[in-house]
Amino acid sequence: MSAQNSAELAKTFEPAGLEAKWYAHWEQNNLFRPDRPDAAPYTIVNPPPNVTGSLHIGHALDNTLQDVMIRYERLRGKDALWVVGTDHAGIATQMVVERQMEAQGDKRSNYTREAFIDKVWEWKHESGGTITGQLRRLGCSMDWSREQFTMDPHFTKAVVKVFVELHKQGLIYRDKRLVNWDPKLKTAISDLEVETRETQGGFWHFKYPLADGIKRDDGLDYIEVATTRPETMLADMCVAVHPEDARYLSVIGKEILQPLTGRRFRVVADEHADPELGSGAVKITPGHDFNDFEVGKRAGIKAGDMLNMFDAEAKVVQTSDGLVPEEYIGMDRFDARKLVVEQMKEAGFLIPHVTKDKEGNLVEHDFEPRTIQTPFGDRGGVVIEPWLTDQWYVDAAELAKAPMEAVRSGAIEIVPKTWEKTFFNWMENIQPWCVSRQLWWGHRIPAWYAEDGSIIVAESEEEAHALAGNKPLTRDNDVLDTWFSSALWPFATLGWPDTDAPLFKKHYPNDLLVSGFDILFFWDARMAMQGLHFMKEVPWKKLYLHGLVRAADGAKMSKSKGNVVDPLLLIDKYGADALRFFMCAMESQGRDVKMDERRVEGYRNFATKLWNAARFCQSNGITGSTSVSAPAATSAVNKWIIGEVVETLAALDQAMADLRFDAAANTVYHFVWDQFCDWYIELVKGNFDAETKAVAGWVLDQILVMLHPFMPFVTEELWHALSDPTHPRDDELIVAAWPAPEASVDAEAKREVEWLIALVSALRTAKNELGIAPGARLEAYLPDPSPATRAIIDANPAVIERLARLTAIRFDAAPASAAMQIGAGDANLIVPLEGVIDIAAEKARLEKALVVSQKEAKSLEGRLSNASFVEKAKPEAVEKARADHAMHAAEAERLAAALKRLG
RNA sequence: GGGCGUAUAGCUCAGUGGUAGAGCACUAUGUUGACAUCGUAGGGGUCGCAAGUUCAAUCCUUGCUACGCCCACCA
Repeated sequence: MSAQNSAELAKTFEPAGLEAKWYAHWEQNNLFRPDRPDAAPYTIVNPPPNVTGSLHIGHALDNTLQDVMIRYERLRGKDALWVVGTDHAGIATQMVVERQMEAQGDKRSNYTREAFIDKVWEWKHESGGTITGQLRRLGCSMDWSREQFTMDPHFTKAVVKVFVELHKQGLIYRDKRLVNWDPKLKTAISDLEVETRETQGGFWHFKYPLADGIKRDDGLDYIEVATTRPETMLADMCVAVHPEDARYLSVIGKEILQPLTGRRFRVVADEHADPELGSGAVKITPGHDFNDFEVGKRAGIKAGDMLNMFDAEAKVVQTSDGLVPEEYIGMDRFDARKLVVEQMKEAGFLIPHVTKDKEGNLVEHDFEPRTIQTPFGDRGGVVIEPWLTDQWYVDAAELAKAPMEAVRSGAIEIVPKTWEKTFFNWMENIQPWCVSRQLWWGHRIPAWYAEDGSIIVAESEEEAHALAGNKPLTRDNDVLDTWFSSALWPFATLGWPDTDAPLFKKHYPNDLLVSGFDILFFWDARMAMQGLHFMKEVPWKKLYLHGLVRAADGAKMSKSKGNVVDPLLLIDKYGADALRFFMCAMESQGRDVKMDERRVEGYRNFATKLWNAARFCQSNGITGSTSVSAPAATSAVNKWIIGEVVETLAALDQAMADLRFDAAANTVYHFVWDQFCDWYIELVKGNFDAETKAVAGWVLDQILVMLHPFMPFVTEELWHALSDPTHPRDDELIVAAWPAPEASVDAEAKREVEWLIALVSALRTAKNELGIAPGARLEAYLPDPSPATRAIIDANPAVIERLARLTAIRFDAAPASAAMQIGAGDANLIVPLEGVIDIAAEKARLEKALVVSQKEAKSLEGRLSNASFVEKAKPEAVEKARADHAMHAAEAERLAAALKRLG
């Protein structure tokens, strides 16, 4: 793995070719995880993308941040491990394969379970994992040699073990209760997979007649009930009224004779019924509504006795009491709703909703229009049906205790901290987690049923048989929620349950987890639960949550809106480095990233700028340094730039420690462009002595290392291009050493260079404002300079001549003639311009500056003359005000004197 | 109903208890031993509104307005 070449750099930076070249080189030479057995570990596990997935812009953000951290820590010498792999994504993958079958006129039911699963594996091997290639294009330096899949045999082993252990501990149990049922996918889903959306619906009012001629106190022979779901009437089991509602006291316990079904059921008292709402009476369908389920249980109805009127596809089936009219059987739930309303209306039990039209006439409607919060399945996209089934549940409330404590104690640090409240709020109110799914693709639940109904949970079929005493057993048909397995990612990928696995011993707990806040509950919280429960240690020390990448207009990107931005197209256009830098620069904590292609373009330009600076250095015989510590420097410019590296490095390290990706990126950006390119190179141009070459080469190297985590490709290319053929680099940049300048800021050199910069800038501004050609060579006078200023001038003739474009600075009195006045530090240079400038223009310029200085001075004077400011303000603040005042006052005086000279 | 976030230059965003910065866009310009994917100079903001705390508030507190997100059983 020798350095590739040090050929002359091309005129323009072309990302595409070198990205492919360097990625392959890194991967082939195992540079993503070099052998560092004695180094301290640094570990991040990548959120496993769905095996069916492709790289979207959110992945680009998430993975860039992780790669920046991994590359940074690798450069700092750590044994940096970035675990990568894909998720089997139960529902998503099964859907993909089924859709593919449909396209070929085939379907899942044509296969046995085993044959279908084989088909899915076949699909996975052929088409799965597109995204892993795309992550490579982004430059992600994961440990591909240990690529994982959540259905790898060792991973499955971990999943089974966790299930069995939790069951033994009573933390997983089977229960019959209402579950969120997706009638399209025909599976249960968890609360988190339900998305509540607003839909336009209706609110229907019906009369429920009292049976046997019973009448209420007010003489009415019916109770009014209202519902948004009339079809559930077919499985109603009672009507609830508030126990203290005077209107209904006399009918509590009496029977209703329900129309349509002829079912008889009681009026029950339950505090769930709110007397303020509608009629105060509510129909109860315990088998198809979460609230009603609870009311039903309180009314003494057992879960097993609750009437069910739907099959798995939410088509109407006969209830156990046989009272659903024949015409409903097999009907879709929404058609059933229409028919119920129609029949109730015909029978005179519909209470119309009355409104007034424009003329004030009363108009009758079947229902009152309403906006309804409707639950949808996030995968299937259809309305969820609460359905009474047997499912496996995890006691999430118990498992949530340790993670909450870990966050409270700081064992897990959530960054940014604002998410803690959300985390606690969810964890404190957590519900049992339904983990069984009625799918084929996934981890099959390790539970077996005997004919007598007993349940055996075991790690294998043999063990189950042994436990059952050789009774005939049938295995549970269901698989586990995908998130159940991905919750084990931080340790199952490292070899657990083999607790002696070296990787596991060294890399658990992980150091950092980076994830979008959208999966905080789905994944992060569950990793914390399983990690703490089984390892007794946090899965990661820090949890960094970032936002969403939004479209340019701030809208959420979605396929249906057609506003998705493909990160791969951005990479094609601007290069991976530019996209990565954009993601970092825009990633300030606690805010979404808005897509701004112009900005990506700007960072591509930045890469070009660096490229050209390196090319210029190269053409002047500058080569890479072989030393991490700064070379010895005698000239002020060289001392200054070394000091700037020291300061930049400190700011960068701080930003990285704080996980401030934006600050980190901007720090390097401004150093490269504003300091190194704009000033250092300009200052040393034409004077490439041995010291300057050494310093420039060293600074350029530090730039490449500091920038490498953000822009790995262009920096690696330049690193090699600048390699000295006689002293080749020891290593690729990806495994180079993080800067350790062992130098400090030289205050005197800094003052000197800043004076020169101020002089050059002031001259440029003045020339520009007076319309003098920028290239004009002028002579300046500086009578009685301070010794320090004079020393600077004497030491930098080349800069004065070339950058300031002054033929000379004379220290005697200026001739009495038209001149412009240039301020730099404490010095006021007089540049005679007989016949060149318009004196009025120069006067106007000086007057403008004078007004500014006077205004500043006056404002500060006002503050300083305020007794309470001088008494109460911090001494530093007073001191600074005094210094600023002196400076502005002197400036004003200087300008006034200059004006006076002009007459 | 509860929780959170955001409101700063035309746009996208940083930032600080001592009256503001970047990138892009805009205007003028093109002398420079790399770079027009560039250089140089410049214009542009009562830091959402109101009150309070303070010697001092864009920054702290409270209220309000607007937008966004998450959670929640109103039949």
